[in-house]
Amino acid sequence: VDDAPEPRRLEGDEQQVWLGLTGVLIRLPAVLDAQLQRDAGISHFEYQVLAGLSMADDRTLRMSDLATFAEGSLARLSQVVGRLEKRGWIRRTPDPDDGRYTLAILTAEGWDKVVATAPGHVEAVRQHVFDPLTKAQQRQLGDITRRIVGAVDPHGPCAEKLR
Amino acid sequence: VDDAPEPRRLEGDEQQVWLGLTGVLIRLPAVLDAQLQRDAGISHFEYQVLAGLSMADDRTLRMSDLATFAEGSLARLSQVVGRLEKRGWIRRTPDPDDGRYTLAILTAEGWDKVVATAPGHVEAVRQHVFDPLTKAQQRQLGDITRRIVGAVDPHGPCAEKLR
DNA sequence: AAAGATTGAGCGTTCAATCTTC
DNA sequence: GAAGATTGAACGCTCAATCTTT
Repeated sequence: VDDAPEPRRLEGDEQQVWLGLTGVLIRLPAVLDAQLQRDAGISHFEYQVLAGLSMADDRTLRMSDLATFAEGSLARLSQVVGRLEKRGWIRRTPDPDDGRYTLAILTAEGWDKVVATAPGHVEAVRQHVFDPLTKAQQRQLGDITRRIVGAVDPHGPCAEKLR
Repeated sequence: VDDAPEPRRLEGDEQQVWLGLTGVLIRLPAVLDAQLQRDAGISHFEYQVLAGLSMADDRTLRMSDLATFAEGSLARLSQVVGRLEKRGWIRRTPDPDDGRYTLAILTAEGWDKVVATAPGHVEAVRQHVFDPLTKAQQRQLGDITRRIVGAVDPHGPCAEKLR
């Protein structure tokens, strides 16, 4: 009807790659969240919070460090930890060394929850990510994600974690 | 699905790959959403809805087909299209051939919005996804994402209806 | 009865404002 | 004043129930 120019689009082969990537971006988090929700009654973000504490010294982290690890905002973490605290898996206490910080500490029940939940989650990750790929593709995926993360967030803490 | 007799652990190099992938899963959608919100005042999902209509015959799609294309639930689409309709970019009308369907139609203003928004979005995708990769890696990424999507969703786009 | 679509309630995330401690 | 953390309101998504058309 009107003579407006066509919107600029990706090239044909790029379009295919982009379609596949958006598929992963949407479906993979959905399926992992579904597995955790069904088998453990927690979200993927909640799992990352519990798992992060389970790997820390004394099973303890400052809220801000935990937020960085779980890749979420401090406000979000504060609300989520509030819920996990009600469920008895985490407790909070001010840092004795510096009262501005809040320490999040994994309880014994929280530790048990992680131990019970981790195998199923690891299995889901393997099933949906690693099993369908060849060894070479797994290596390629590591390279590719490292580059993309580098381009998205050149100075962020994740680039450091990936070396 | 049955219980795995022995839970497998992620190997060291797999852990690195998984860390990189989770980084992409969280950061890439965030940066693309931020670009669209800042430059065009719409979310990535809203963009996909408008872009999907802009590529369709007569700039028209049934709601259910549009939901499949944009990889979202019908309920979500219905709410989003309601908002886009208020903004004047889409109008809805019952399908004359079958009254159960609702046709979503891109208005002239909606077309203009896509034309104005697409270049910046395509540029962001290039910058964060394609530019940091070699040609070979772009091809590899296409293969890899195709396999992962296949493992996540073996039965096509109707798997969303599962639970 | 079945399929497409919409609606409202419930819930989690985001954002800005606030509070505390240094 | 600055940084860490929390809170409440606004907004969007999810889920189940409902409505319409076939």
